[in-house]
Amino acid sequence: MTETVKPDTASDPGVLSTPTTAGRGSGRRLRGAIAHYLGTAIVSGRIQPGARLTGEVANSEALNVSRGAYREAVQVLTAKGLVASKPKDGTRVLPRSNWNLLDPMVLAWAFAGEPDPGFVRDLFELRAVVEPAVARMAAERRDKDDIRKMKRALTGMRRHTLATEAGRAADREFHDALLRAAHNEVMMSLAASITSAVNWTTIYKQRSRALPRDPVPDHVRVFDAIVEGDGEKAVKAMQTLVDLAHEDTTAAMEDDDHRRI
Amino acid sequence: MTETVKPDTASDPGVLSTPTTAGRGSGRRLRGAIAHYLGTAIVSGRIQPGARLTGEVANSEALNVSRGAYREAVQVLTAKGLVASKPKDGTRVLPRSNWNLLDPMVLAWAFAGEPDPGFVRDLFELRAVVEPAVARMAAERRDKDDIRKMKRALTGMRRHTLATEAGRAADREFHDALLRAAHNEVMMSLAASITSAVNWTTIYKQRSRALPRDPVPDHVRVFDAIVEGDGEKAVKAMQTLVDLAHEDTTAAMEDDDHRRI
DNA sequence: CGCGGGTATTACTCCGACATAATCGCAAGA
DNA sequence: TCTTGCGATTATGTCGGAGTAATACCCGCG
Repeated sequence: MTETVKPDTASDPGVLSTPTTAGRGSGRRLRGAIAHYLGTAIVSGRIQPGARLTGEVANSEALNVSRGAYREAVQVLTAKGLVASKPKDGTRVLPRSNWNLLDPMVLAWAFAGEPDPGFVRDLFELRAVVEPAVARMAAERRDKDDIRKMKRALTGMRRHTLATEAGRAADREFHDALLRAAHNEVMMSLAASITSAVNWTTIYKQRSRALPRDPVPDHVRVFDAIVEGDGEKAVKAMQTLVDLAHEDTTAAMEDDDHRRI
Repeated sequence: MTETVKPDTASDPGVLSTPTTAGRGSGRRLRGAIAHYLGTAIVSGRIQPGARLTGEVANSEALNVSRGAYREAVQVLTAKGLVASKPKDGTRVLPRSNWNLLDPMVLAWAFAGEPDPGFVRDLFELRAVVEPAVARMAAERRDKDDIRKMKRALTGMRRHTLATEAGRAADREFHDALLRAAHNEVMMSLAASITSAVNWTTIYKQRSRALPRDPVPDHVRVFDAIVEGDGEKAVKAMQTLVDLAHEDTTAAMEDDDHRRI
């Protein structure tokens, strides 16, 4: 009799079920979990550039998923420049220079494990270049609405601290409003990625210990400069803000290393 | 006789066959052609944010492709933040703020039709911020090998002009070598996107008329400053280079508008 | 008027087969 | 011996259909 039986997914959920980071909790679909699994494996260096992924059939069987779902996950990685597929040659990990490091999801994968210190340094160098420039543009182009949004985010940051999720949300809101105030779509897209990364580092800082410094005054200085329309002042204020954030993150990472040893 | 007959793809190749831009000429697979078709339709504004794509079954039938290939194409768009899919709600185009504007493929789609002047302006503002900073880093960190590569690219630019493909390749080589000299992975990833965009604008410039200005001297000034290790000088030289490129592109676009009218 | 459950619609996952394209080895020829 | 081309191999690519799961929408109930 043609009994339609589901393949025994119960036998081995495999690597796709770790509930915290991977797995498909909260709307994330199966292909998303597969992409996350492969993505972290590649970004973390567990699968090195040039290496070949095992064939679609074998790999999809190993993960207990259909070939179609597996292929869709690989398409996602391909779209982000992590891998490339050719008939007969298989699916190979591309050199790092091809990776879309600013893709929010790639950043998430990079911060899923222990982030590479060099990578964090590079990221902050980019922030140090871009964010002050954005602050200047915001100071020159902001309108009433921009200022209102930033103000509301600031009060939110004051009420809750960065230790709470609400506080971090307010922090993101502030940066987001600042970006919109610059009125440059490309900058916004770039900064959205940076914001994503900043969010990860913020979590990282909190993980090791309570943040010793109150970040609100620094944000206020940037805000004031933008309200005044003083571009130079905004640049300076933002530079110090990024520098301080960098110091805090570095300190947190060293502290984290310490307690690990 | 079980004669294996191909489904009549000959009847209607549909929109996937325009040979110049879309279509799968040169290794591009079917799903690539679909992604290109949908991507340009979205980026060009023919399908507006919030709009719903017709269902998978209907759309894949309309394009004469299987659902699997169509779905894989949609995954690519999803990975670049252009669309999002939910059961019952369908696949909807996301607001522009979610788009990954710096993704090389998205940039290609944006320049496939007539590029939006505002978008080009935003792009050059980003270049004006990032590239001088990269030039400074390159001046401070370059090694012998970096200089050698840049020198070779420069001679290539001198030999062929920007009118030839070889010349444009040399131009890309120069910028690429400069980026590597900065020794910052994230900057490289970002700049790879920018380079891609620059390439499109360069083609655009060439399309309308011969470039009136010889770009080599500007590049040489940047090169000299980097060789000397003079960061400030490199910043200044790169700023003027970007500014001139912006002027040329704007002029070309206006010229192009003129002859269209 | 608000609210909870049923329903219809849509994407999601699975399966199995066949098509296509690169690569490698072998053989024929210079 | 070296080169060239052809065919076998093996990977990804494409296809069609069937069944599952999730959710927006509507309708009836309180």
